[in-house]
Amino acid sequence: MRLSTKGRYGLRMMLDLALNYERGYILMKDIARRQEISERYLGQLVRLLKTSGLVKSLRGAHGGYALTKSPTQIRLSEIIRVLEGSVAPLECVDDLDLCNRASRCAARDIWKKIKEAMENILESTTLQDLVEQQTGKQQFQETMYYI
Amino acid sequence: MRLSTKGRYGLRMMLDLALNYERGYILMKDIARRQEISERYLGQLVRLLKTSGLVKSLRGAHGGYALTKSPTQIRLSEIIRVLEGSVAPLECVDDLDLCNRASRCAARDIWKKIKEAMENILESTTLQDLVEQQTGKQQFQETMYYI
DNA sequence: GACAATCCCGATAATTTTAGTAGGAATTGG
DNA sequence: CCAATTCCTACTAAAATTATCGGGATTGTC
Repeated sequence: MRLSTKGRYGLRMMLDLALNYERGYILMKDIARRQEISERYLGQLVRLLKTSGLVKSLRGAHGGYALTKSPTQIRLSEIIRVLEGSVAPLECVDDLDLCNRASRCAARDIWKKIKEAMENILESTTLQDLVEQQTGKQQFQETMYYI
Repeated sequence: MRLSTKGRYGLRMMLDLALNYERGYILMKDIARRQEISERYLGQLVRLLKTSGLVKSLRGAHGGYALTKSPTQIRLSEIIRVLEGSVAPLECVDDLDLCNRASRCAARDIWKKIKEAMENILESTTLQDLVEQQTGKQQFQETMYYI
């Protein structure tokens, strides 16, 4: 049940863009450095997010990437859907026709329940929620530093 | 976020054993036929479950497999733990030391929350719950059959 | 004791997915 | 024009997954 690096890195990239939302367009180079991820690979992932309309970009000198809307308006479910597709643990949860036993399979029901629980969390959390959590942590750490 | 066939097939096998709990030792051949899964491969998986104490076996003629305890006493979390290991979407959720940014990473917190939600469902569901759900469905289908 | 049925074990092969890398084209500001 | 940057497609190496295979060990039955 592991998430791939697409979802893992992609969410971190989006959080990075959210933290720098006020600064306008952000260089991929800088995101990659802060997140310690290959710039080329992140570049590939960000294009998925751009195609789906969550991110916009400017080419050429002074180019970069930015969120298309405020972090308060971006739910994690949107991000993960783009990068990972459905969070269903099994394909048959999304598509009954894939398995002819699906309609009478109690095992499937459990995976469906789990999918719904995951979706519920991702749906009810926005990038802004993560931003606040992260900045809160940092302040706490800075405080602790002086004790 | 896909489950591997280990967890998928393994849970179905355990449900099959639960449905046939009263009949004593069950042939792998029969489980494989009912579940439409390679007998050899299922044989491999059942050994994991045996080693971990959820299943017992008899060799030789009239051999087979059976649950070591009642379906009411087997939580899905036990089964999945054996077959899939942790359900954590990322390793850093289980082991802070794997990533030096973990303590100040808001993204990680979300995956942790999701892990806990999944665990909660698997922990609070027993094989018996699935048995009842499945037999209920079958009765419903049989009823519908005559309409 | 021979035999058939069954579980047991380790090796390995085939397939798919993942996680990138590479090369270069297109765009833009200065 | 040039440097910086995004954009696009193809390729590849490694890892994980999903089995398959051959043969050994055990047991009940005749």
